[in-house]
Amino acid sequence: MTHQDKSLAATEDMADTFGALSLVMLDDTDLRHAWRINFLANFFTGPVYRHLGEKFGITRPEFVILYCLEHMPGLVAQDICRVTGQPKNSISRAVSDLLEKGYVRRGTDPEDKRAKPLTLTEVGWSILEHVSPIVKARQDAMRAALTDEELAQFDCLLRKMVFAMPDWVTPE
Amino acid sequence: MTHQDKSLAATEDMADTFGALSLVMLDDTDLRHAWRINFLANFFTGPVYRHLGEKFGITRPEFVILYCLEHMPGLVAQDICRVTGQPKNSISRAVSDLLEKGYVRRGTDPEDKRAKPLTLTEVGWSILEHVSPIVKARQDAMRAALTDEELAQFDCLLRKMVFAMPDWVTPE
DNA sequence: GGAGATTAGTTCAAAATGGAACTTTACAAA
DNA sequence: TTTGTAAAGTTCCATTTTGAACTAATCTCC
Repeated sequence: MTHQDKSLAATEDMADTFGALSLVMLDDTDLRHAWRINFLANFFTGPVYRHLGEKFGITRPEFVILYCLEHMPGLVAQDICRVTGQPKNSISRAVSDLLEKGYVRRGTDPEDKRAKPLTLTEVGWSILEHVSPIVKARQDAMRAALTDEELAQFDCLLRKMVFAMPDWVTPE
Repeated sequence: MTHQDKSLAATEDMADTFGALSLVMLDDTDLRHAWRINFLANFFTGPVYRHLGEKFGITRPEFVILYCLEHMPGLVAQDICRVTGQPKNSISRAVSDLLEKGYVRRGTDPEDKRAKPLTLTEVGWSILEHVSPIVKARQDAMRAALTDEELAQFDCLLRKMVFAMPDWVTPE
């Protein structure tokens, strides 16, 4: 199949899956870059979090918290608010749910009695071992169309864009 | 300022704005690509839609519908569901709100009496002329860190990724 | 022509989300 | 030392979102 044939097939697949409108929104609008990023984000997260909910009873905020704690034990709820942009009570409620489910434990901070450092429990680690591979597999599927070299380029450009966000994002 | 100094400054800005956790989640995890895409999407859309809500009384679904109709008049609600992944009643309600606000009008399809083609009214065009530049400006800010050449590369890679989505996204 | 499955859109009610107000704690300035 | 402001987290309640059930219309198969 020639390169042109592949391109045509991809376009037809897009129209079949998402409708003819998708071709316009993703290719022919001034907002096509923002649209593509949101399009990817929406169709990546929607189904995977729905699946996690059905299979493990884990909500999106809960997974996000568990995954953050895997990589930085001792976080407080506010740290997670800052990195997700979610309101305090959403994170507070999800933390309460995770405590109740036994996936996290809450400590105290001798230097700041307001802060409540969180860590994963054994059960928390265990559920993550089951859940993370599903999200990783989906990320792998998302990246599959790019060669290793293209992915390295994409990584570099995306990182550059993200690390410039303090220039245009004002935290609440 | 050397390249290394700039990189360090960007890292410090990220930690200041989003917390130290952001550096880990965006650079040192297996899910960093998915995380970055969602991070960009969340911090792009959250504030801009909040701003549109406050200034114009337009919700996110409403803007999405208006913007789609600008580019493809005559769409039906189901077309918008497919390209956004949103449930039917969310789009149905937003369409009702837009009808009530006078931003869209609803037609009939002689070939399918169930379908209700939508078009923008004069007022709809007008509100978009005010709203779109705000979203565009935010997209420009988001892209500002990339040179024209880098943006062309990013465009190409992002498009390749998005147009392969039918390989791993199953519509509902 | 009729029956059954599917689609387009609407409505309802339950679930989820988020703004605001609250308590407790910390910190800075006078 | 006191006061005022701000931060960390919790709770409440209004609003938003979404799954499910519904109606009307279409399409396919027998």
